[in-house]
Amino acid sequence: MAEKSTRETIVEAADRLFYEHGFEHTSFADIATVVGISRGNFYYHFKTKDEILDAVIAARMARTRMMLDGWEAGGDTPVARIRSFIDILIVNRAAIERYGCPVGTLSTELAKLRHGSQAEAGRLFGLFRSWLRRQFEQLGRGDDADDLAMHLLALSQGVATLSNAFRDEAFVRREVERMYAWLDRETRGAAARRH
Amino acid sequence: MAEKSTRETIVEAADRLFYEHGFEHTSFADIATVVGISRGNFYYHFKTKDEILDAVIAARMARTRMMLDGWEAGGDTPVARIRSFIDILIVNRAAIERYGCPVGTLSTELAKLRHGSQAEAGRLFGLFRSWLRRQFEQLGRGDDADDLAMHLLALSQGVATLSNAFRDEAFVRREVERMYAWLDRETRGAAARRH
DNA sequence: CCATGAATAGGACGTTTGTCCTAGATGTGA
DNA sequence: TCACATCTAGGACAAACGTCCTATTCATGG
Repeated sequence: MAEKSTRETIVEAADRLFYEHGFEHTSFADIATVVGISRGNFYYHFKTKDEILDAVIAARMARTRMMLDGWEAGGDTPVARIRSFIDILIVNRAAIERYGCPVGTLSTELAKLRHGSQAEAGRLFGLFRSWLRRQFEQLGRGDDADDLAMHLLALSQGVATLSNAFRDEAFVRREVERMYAWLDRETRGAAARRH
Repeated sequence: MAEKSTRETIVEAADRLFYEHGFEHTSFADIATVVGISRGNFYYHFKTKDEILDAVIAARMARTRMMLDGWEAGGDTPVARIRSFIDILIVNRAAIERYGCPVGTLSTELAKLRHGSQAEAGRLFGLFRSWLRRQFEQLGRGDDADDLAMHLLALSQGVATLSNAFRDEAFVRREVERMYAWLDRETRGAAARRH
């Protein structure tokens, strides 16, 4: 098993800390403490904090792509795949209650900071958006597939935000059930057509 | 016309800056520059930054209460009132595109900072939640009024977040129309029963 | 065993942060 | 006019921040 490089370790730690405490609230010292290296050593691997941010976003993009590709590679139907997306709210419920959605909170924070990498962070949303759109297209919803994708993305975002604010597990489960029902309604017939 | 007190001026400026740039990213110096007073003078009115935050939250609570009470005082039907809530997304579209939802982004930021006032910020959500619940109750939805209120709150939150990330006006308008339709569906019969 | 480049530790640097102090200005009532 | 409370300006303060430099250690190939 190959050792993890220091650079990878830094990115992993920064990824977690940026998620849990926010980008601005995370200092070089915080990351150094977690990684266990000296503060000055950072400069060798990353010249600025923004460089770390870009590396974190790139890592999240890669991880997300791998997850979505994996879902598509399995033998599931598009409806089942979309359900997998919805299930993120259940699988990551504990983390979302504490820290919100990793994608949404980063995008929002960078927007407020007027940070140059906000567009990059927005592409994480774009990844989910185009993946969802493709699933709906495969269900025969060519004309409004993007519309449906955005709607589902929005609802799951809102559920994450309120889950973080209210920490109400029952609410999340109700909303997930509601999304299931919505998905069934929107794709009724399409699934039958395919089988 | 009564002059605005320095304290009120500070709270107003902090309110705007906390919304536009976030709580942590806004410094005493920033507020002082906007207000036009010296940095040291703050200490007379507010001992700490957290005191300013609490004053800002209190001001937002009062303003929100006044807006919601006003909507209830008008002669509108509950359905029309709920539409007024949905219309916030249109009325404040430009600001939401830039800075997101004032309620959601503050709540999320304070959660990440593990800030003691997060519960206070959450009560802003609670204000909308209980107001919406009351409207649905008046429409005869006693059993699931809170459920409907939370669902609408979640969807509008998500639309605000994606509006901020994608800056897509057409998307916001589509989602508002979708909420109208959902509202009609959920309250069909109830409105007829009342007239 | 030595030479060379990669990797690391430790700390210096200038700024900015929130907080706090004090001297002076301003206004009001006696 | 004087006394007194209210308000303000300006700066001091330590701590934390991102950034950057340099001496040292480590690993690898000749």
